[in-house]
Amino acid sequence: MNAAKSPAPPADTAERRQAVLEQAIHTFAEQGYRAADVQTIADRAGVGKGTVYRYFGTKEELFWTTAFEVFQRLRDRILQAEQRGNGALGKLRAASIAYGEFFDEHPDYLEVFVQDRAEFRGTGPEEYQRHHEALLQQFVKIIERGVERGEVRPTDAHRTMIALSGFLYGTTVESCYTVHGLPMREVLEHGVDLFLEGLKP
Amino acid sequence: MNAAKSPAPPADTAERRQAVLEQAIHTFAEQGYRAADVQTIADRAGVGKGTVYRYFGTKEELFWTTAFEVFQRLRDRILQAEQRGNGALGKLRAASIAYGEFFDEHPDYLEVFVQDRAEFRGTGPEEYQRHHEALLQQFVKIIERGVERGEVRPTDAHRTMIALSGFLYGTTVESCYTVHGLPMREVLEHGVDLFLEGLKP
Amino acid sequence: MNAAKSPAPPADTAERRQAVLEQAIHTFAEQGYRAADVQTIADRAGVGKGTVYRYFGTKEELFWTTAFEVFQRLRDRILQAEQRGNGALGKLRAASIAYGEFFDEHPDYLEVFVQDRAEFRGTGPEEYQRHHEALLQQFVKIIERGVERGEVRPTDAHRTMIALSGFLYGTTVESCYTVHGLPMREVLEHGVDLFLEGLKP
Amino acid sequence: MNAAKSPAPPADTAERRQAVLEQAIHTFAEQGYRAADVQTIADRAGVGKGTVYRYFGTKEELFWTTAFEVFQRLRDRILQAEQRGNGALGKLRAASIAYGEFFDEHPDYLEVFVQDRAEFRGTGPEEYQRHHEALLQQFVKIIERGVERGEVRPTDAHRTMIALSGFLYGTTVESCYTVHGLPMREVLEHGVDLFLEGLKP
DNA sequence: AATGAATGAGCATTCATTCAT
DNA sequence: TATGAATGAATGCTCATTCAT
Repeated sequence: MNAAKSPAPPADTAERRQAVLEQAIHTFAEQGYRAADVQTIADRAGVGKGTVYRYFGTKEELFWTTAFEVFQRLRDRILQAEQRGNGALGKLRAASIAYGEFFDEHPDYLEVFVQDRAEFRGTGPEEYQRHHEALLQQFVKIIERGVERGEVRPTDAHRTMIALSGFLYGTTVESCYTVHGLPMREVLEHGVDLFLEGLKP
Repeated sequence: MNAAKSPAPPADTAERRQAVLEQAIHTFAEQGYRAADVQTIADRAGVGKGTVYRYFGTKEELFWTTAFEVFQRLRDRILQAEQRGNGALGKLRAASIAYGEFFDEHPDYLEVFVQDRAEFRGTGPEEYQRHHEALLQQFVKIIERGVERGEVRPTDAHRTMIALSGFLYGTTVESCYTVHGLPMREVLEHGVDLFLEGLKP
Repeated sequence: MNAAKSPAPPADTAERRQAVLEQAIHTFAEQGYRAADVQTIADRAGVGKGTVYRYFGTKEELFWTTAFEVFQRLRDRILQAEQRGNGALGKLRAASIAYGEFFDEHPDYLEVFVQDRAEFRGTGPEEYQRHHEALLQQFVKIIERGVERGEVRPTDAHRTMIALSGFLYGTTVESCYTVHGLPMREVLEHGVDLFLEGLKP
Repeated sequence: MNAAKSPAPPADTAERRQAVLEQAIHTFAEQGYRAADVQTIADRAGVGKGTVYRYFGTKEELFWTTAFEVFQRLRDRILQAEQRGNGALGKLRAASIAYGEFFDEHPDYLEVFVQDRAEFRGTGPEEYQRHHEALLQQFVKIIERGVERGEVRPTDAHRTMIALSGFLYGTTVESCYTVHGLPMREVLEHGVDLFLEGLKP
């Protein structure tokens, strides 16, 4: 019976590919895009270096695939949370908390985003950029609908979303500088409530 | 009178040092920390490569010095703005706008911060970290005083400051992803007003 | 029924083998022995890379087979011409002209010879060398017979043949350096006449 | 007196450069352009690999410099011989014999020419090509003057020179295929006499 | 003190060859 | 028998750092 012949050799192509991707996330996060050695990724994934190149073409393409993979995981998590939230504000709040939880669980993923920004500044395959923009728009619409329904104070939804997105990203990314031992979830929860309530008394 | 501040040879030691630092900012911003070649920095500054090493020890130390220099310039700008602001909210608002203006004027400086985060994750000389923390604390106190005076809704000042700081940083850093042709100043102005007023109607 | 000799899959074994050989000639000529990628040859021939190795063992053996194939085509052409020539001098002249025409028609073949010399310096399977030597000897005998019959001035036939062969090869190979737009046929015709008549007045 | 401080460490820049060049000739000749490892050349020359790249930029430029160096040595040798020859025919004969002697003494040099042809087909820096052409022209003029003076049978001097040049090159290059233990000098001497006298009785 | 030549560890990428299917 | 995925040794080139002048 040829059942599952794992786990030692990563068996079939899809599994190998996935193993490389997973180790690429980890290695790029740990060492940075430039410093990461493709050989290290190959070794950790248990494949030959040639296989990495066969699957992904170049180190750069490997990185972009990696970054996109991580983006999709984040997007899935956020959208699930958004659907469970009630009303525009409830959805924004839920998504923000999910954002925090996601990076609490996967600190490596955050570093991949950081590397992407540092190395490629928003360059990168157009497809990746389109998905990024699309996600933002989805939330812009939630805010717009919230304004229509009177759940949200009249505001420029796009700029507001940029501010919220910037807050989530920046707070998470900067967390390494401040030694509050708090999970991102709590920090973002506090922050998003500020966004909702305002600082004014 | 030290004669004409010749453009050709950077004359005295302090000037040479400054020239290197200025070109280091530009080069690290342009190419990233890893990709930047110390030779390029030396050439642009009009000094020998050995001189760069004599002054700064290693590429890493050069980078930290660079990053700290940029930090100080930002801090100066922010603190000046803060002093001109009235009340806790006025000060936060003024500082935020100054933050935006600063990076509108010096896009290179932003990239230095991004590289610092990507490459060193808040590692780096303790002194640098202390200054960073100190600046944050200065604003934490402004908020605390604002709360005491009733200008600010009761809140955890530290977490609030983390949120505001994250918002400023993240929005600025992410601006390369969204093709709004807006100056950071405007984007941050809108965002900080949100922080003050809140999204709720 | 071997149906239509489809262009798509090279049908039977002999055809496949021939297709590989033909593309090997072209590819080695185009890119050089070292730079040529066996994958390219396989792709161009429409077969799998494994098939190339199954048929030819190693890249080196493939090259030798290729080089020998080309040698045989040249030999056939030369010998046909020789048979049509009259007398020793007529035969040498006809063979020389055929040599030029051959490479005018097949510039790729010349490059295969060049690669062979550059990479293997007359190393290579003994069989190949024997055939090469045999062809030379055939013409040596023609000269010797010419001498006997008084058609040719008394001379060391072997050295003479080396000189003629060298002239043909060298002139053809060097043609890439001189931008005379002349076909090899003409250049060699002029040269061989020189050989026959001499430069002296 | 700091006299010659050689021979162990190649001392000054010019000497190092020369050492690299000499080993490049040897290594390219021995292993071929593609197969030669720059590290090997560096090791043999007793310098670091970086030094080779500092001096010559790329492997390709190193090769061209090497090839041009060898060309110049050959040219010097040929021109010296030519000057000692009497009359057009005497000059051609002397130059041809010098050509043979040159490669008898420096078999490596021949391989460099072979590699140049195989790898670059007359491509390469224009300067190199111009020098090559100029040398040919010098001999074309000798033939033309010979014709004017009646020392040489009326002939197309350019084509004739192409034939002679091809003969010299081809015979030398092909010598590896024929196991005559003869020095090139003798082979070429015989051949050039043929050129002068002709095969016809 | 200032310089820049020299160095060699490091790394992305290629490709001949193998072998399981 | 034909295939092409997997492999890893090989190699051109870079660049941080040192040190003799």
